[in-house]
Amino acid sequence: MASERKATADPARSLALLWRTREPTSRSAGPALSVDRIVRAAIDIADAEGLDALTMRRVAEALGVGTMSVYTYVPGKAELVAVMIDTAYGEMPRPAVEGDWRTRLERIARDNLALYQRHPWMLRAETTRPVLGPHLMAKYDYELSAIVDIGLTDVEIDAVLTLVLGHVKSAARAASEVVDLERETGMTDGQWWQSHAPWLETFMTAGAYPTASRVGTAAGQQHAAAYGPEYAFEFGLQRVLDGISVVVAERAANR
Amino acid sequence: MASERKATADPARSLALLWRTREPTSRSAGPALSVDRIVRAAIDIADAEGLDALTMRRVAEALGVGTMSVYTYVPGKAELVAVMIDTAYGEMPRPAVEGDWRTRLERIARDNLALYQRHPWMLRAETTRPVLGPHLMAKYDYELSAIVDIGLTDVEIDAVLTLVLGHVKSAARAASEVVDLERETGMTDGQWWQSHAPWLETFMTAGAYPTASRVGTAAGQQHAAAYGPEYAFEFGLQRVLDGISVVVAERAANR
DNA sequence: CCGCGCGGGCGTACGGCGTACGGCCGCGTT
DNA sequence: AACGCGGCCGTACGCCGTACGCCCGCGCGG
Repeated sequence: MASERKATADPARSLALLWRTREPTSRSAGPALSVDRIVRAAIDIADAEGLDALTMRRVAEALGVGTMSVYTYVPGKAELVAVMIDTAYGEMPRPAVEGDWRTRLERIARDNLALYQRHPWMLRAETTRPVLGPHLMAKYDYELSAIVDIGLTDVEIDAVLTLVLGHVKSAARAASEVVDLERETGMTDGQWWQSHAPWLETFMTAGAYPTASRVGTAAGQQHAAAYGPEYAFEFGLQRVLDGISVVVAERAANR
Repeated sequence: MASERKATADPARSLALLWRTREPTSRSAGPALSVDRIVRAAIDIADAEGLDALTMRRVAEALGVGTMSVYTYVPGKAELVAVMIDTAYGEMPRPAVEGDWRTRLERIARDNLALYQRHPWMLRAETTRPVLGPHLMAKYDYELSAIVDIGLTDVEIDAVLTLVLGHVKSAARAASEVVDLERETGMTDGQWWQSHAPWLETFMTAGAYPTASRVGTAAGQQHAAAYGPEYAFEFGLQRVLDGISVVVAERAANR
């Protein structure tokens, strides 16, 4: 299937799945399975053990059914992952917007970070095109409407949101890598560096990378303090918001 | 192997591979294979057909050897990918830095974007921890030294670079998705939307997502103009640089 | 009241992946 | 002349996604 591709086939089928177009079964006792039960089981597995542990056999096993039964409800793994993603977006909070635009945008960034922390597999699954499900649409609509009134063009508004969400994803990915490397190797971040450092020093002739060594050491100590990724998130977010402020102010002045 | 994990095993072995610690073979006629030949073949395959097409069998075939022969030089696929990544970093230009810091940082961003465009598979391979090879070290050192003197702390310098490179990667990923979806489906971006739009309209009751529809349409037209991703890259980059300027100026004022 | 169609459920099997393991073969050394 | 070792690789195993076709039991038309 080529590592979580999605919707390569019939768009109608994929979209219908996302938007849950289904005539309610007229059968007396409803079927044992459903798209929702499958998606829920799949998300639980991915949350607990990562995307690599998510196999069709595993999902079926968790539901106590045969492997191929899953395919009655879902055309393939790629489509299942797409529904998982849209479902995850659906659980995000969408409180009434308040505060100035910067406060709102910052809030959106933090909510997205929290989502990725709850579902780290999303960071590896969201390759290719957006999912176009109802929950993603709702999220996009919600987030856009928090910043539509800041005086930029529609195209710029979209670019602003893309920029902020891109930063969140980058930072979330960095943070997540630390976590799942710990799970996979059983070593903490510090232990990992300690096991590699002596070998690295063997190869690097002294003074070969002066700036990298100095800055890397400083950043590494920060990192070891167990909040390295959070620092990168915060620092970057403030820089991004500052940068957006500059255009917003410019536009306000020129009006 | 769990989708391109790397260096789960012996750090010594992995690092030795990256840094090419090898006694030159005393044999008369050197061996047919070498790490470099393998890596070159692998990069060619990944460049041409994507990461999914990169299999050990395929690499061996391209070199005209048996599959398992590759394992004489490389402990596994994860390590091969790690060496591919470090090798790719090695081919980046590192001209003498010139201009002010903003010019330099912008140049770095563009060079990184070009790298990702030449080797889109890197965008999907660089999960987990950095590779710690000589070329990545050289790159990190080079890029840091372009901005060490802007008046920020070492930790902040690192965060600045991380922020900029993160943005580049986000934008590159977005651009790359368009390209390889076209390859996989045989449809252009416009065709893809046209095939999905009627179905989407069926599901979305009119006016359900007003802001998303309006802004999405505007952004989509931009997108259709075939330089959507580039716009996002440029817009975001300028915002990020503006944001960095703010701290730099603050620091300069307080000194 | 009967039988039949149909849809949910699933056993089996196929092709492809990464790679463990053990053997073969020819060279450089002793 | 014998040996050992490094390069090479055929075979096989366990995993994956999923195509295909069968079975079974329910609800409905006659």
